[in-house]
Amino acid sequence: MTVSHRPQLRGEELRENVLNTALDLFSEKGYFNTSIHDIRCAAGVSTGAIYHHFQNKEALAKSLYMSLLLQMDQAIEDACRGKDGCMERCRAIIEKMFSLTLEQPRIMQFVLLAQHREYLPDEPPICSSKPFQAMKKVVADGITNGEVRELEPWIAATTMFGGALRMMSLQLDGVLDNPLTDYLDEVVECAWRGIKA
Amino acid sequence: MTVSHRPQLRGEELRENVLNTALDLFSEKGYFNTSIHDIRCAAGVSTGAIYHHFQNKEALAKSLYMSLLLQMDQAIEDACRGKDGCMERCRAIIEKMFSLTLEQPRIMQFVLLAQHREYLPDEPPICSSKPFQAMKKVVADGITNGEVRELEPWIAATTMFGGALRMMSLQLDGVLDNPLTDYLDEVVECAWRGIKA
DNA sequence: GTCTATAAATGGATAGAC
DNA sequence: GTCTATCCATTTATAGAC
Repeated sequence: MTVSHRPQLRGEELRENVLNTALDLFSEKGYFNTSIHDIRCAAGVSTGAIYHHFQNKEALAKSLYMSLLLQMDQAIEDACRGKDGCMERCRAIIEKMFSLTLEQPRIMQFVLLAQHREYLPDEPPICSSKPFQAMKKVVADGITNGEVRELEPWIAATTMFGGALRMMSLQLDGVLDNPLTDYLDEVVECAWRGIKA
Repeated sequence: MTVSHRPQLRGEELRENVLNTALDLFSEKGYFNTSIHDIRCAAGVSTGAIYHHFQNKEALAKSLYMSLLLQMDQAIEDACRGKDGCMERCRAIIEKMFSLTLEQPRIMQFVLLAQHREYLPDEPPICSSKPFQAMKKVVADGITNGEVRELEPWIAATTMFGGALRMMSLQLDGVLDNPLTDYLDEVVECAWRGIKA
């Protein structure tokens, strides 16, 4: 889909093409079921070109992971911009994540569900990554200003976002009857009831 | 830990030993980072013995996965036995899963967090496995008898258990200050507020 | 900067002795 | 039923031409 016919890209464009192709294959088959050879073929480039842009397979995956975490972090920041109050922000974050799950399922599959520590052993767990910390902070601020009950911060965050994250998994596993966004209002309402003051 | 010194087991005992060792290694390093050779060495048995009991590496993993799903399913059934009402049952399930996470982290790591479809391509997603269906049913029954609001069934289930499952991930990732069971009451209280009638 | 060809190693699986 | 030895395919990564 992203890669249709390949007009023999070079340089930075080739690099981006490799990353896009790797995301396709990693999210579809997993990191370990995807060989450099697979990426080579699907991207229409040579082995040498890949190894010119990335030190090795792990570095390629790390580069991809970092760039997607950054994208998610920015998406969250954008979603919160202009929103006032904890509930409004939480709702905006979940809405954004739901629509991303529908529009860019490969990204969410790769970022949320993959077990990165298996192939990026030096990376911290996903829960301490920037986007997840940002979500936690939104809820913690809600506690500070009295919108949210005085809960243990982790509990408050997992109550607010745990259900939504599982709904995203269900969507990616294809078990939901309707598109994820149809469930937005009810998901947010349920989660908010759990933590509101 | 499970495998300390090996009194040269045979037959069914050897088979169990291989499964236990595989669970250790799979949950610690992941399926793809664990070779048959690794299992061979750690279990103190020969390659031939492994291939006598299991058709191949995938069949070994599948056997392990099935047995652990069954264990979890029985644990949930046990937890619910004698409990009356949706809330009591949900609480018992979460309590059981929390204590299992502390006592048998390798099991929960392997069952909950691993991406089985990467190496068991024919298995259905975890959300349609028996233990997860059982959790969903407990909540659905709560809707039927009026304890729980009239919510979309998936939303009700993910609201009730989504936060708890994420807390389990946090425990397994080692980011919590206190043992998981310390958070039980508050986690259940928050989730229940989200769905109660 | 990109290519082809190939080196080097790993790992799943089998054969055949005991 | 278990063992050792080994085969063979796959895959990561490099060398060197263009």
